[in-house]
Amino acid sequence: MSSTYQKIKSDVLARLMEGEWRAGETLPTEADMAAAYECARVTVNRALRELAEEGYLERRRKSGTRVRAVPERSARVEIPLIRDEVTALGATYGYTLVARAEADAPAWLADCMGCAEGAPVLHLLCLHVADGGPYLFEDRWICLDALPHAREQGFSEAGPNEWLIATIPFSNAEIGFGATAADEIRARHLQCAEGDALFEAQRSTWFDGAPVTYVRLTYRPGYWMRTRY
Amino acid sequence: MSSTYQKIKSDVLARLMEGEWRAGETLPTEADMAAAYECARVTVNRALRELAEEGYLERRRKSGTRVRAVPERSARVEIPLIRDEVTALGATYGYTLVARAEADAPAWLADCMGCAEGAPVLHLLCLHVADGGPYLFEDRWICLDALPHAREQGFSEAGPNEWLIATIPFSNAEIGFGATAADEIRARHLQCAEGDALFEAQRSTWFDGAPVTYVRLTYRPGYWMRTRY
DNA sequence: AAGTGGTCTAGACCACGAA
DNA sequence: TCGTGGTCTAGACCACTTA
Repeated sequence: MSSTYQKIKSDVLARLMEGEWRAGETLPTEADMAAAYECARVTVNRALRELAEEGYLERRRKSGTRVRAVPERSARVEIPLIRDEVTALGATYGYTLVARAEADAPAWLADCMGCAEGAPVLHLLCLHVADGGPYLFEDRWICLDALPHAREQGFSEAGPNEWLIATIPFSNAEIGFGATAADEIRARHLQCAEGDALFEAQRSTWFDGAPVTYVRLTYRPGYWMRTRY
Repeated sequence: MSSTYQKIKSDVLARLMEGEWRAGETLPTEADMAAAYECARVTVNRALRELAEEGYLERRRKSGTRVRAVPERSARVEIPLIRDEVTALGATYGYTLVARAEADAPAWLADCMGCAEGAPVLHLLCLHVADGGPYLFEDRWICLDALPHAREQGFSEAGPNEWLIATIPFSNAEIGFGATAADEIRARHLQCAEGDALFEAQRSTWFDGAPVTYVRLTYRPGYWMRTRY
């Protein structure tokens, strides 16, 4: 059986969809709804609070609970491990290290990560493979000031992603999605023509305010990131 | 002042980051933590429940609360009205209707929306403008069986998006993000070369299980969808 | 000043699931 | 079987916001 607060949630949502309360209108107070549903006010509170978090309602002390003029729309995009993403497709996962080099952070990297220009970084190029075909090309930069132990990692058997998650499981990140034209190296590894349109994700990661890693993930031609809301 | 459950949340999160509890380890029971924090068990429950929803913890009856092996990573992507997105950039929003025609649903549309092939649809091409420059090209299909009143809308002054949100504020959608090469018409309206890599979003929307609308949004060259997590 | 949501408490019973 | 989280209650006080 469903719990009381969930019943209230779906009932209120149904009444919203039927148009019982229009955009901008005020719903009954928690106390009134608690009386109507014959339950405690906290139970109504939880139902309405969650509906507000989900973007349907707006709540304010004193003025009450209103229907959002424009329901706040947001989609949740899962950020799985590449290995999990590939195996979830029913494909066999493979990994190849293409290049590994220590370097000084170039200006553009310092700029988008907030680290010092010239700071020591580890630069990796990796190819993730699904059922023998290219899946994702990873261009990874790791701040060696933040993660000196990365020097001791070969990253020849598993991607840096998995090591990073094990090493710093809690971090903040900024992520961007866009389109990019394949350059020579990505065209070669992703087996497409130079200039082809490819889906790309860029992620900068910080731990405790300090820059840790920057990655540019370029997906194989035809890749679509999908979700529901 | 911060509330008790929020203090507990940030304290537990800090202890997780310090490594007090490693991945897979079990945290104290709610009752124990309530005693330690000198508060009611419900208060601890709310803190831990929210941390679980945010992907840090896993909770199971009887076996307790554990630290997720791999913190569940997901990013929330806002889906604003185009008008709001543009004005949020500090730019002036503009809109042009490029084409408007009634048609029978082609097979590919029927396929990705789940409507009948040949069902009556309204097909719109629109250009959204920011500060006089192209921002987004909208290729919109509206199911006239679901929304017959769309016939009476000219969509010459405002985009179909705004009318749709006012008409069916509650709906389910499936959304995909990817890269596409500019074809002739999009190259012309987005002022780029044919074949240029463009960021594209496709969204299918249902109301009460029935297909309502399908849209393909192609953004101007260089557009990036950004978020944090 | 007063109304509304935000949070907390102490206690209770239940549902799930591991042993 | 029985320990753990999931939920509910009745009552309380507080914080914010509008009037």
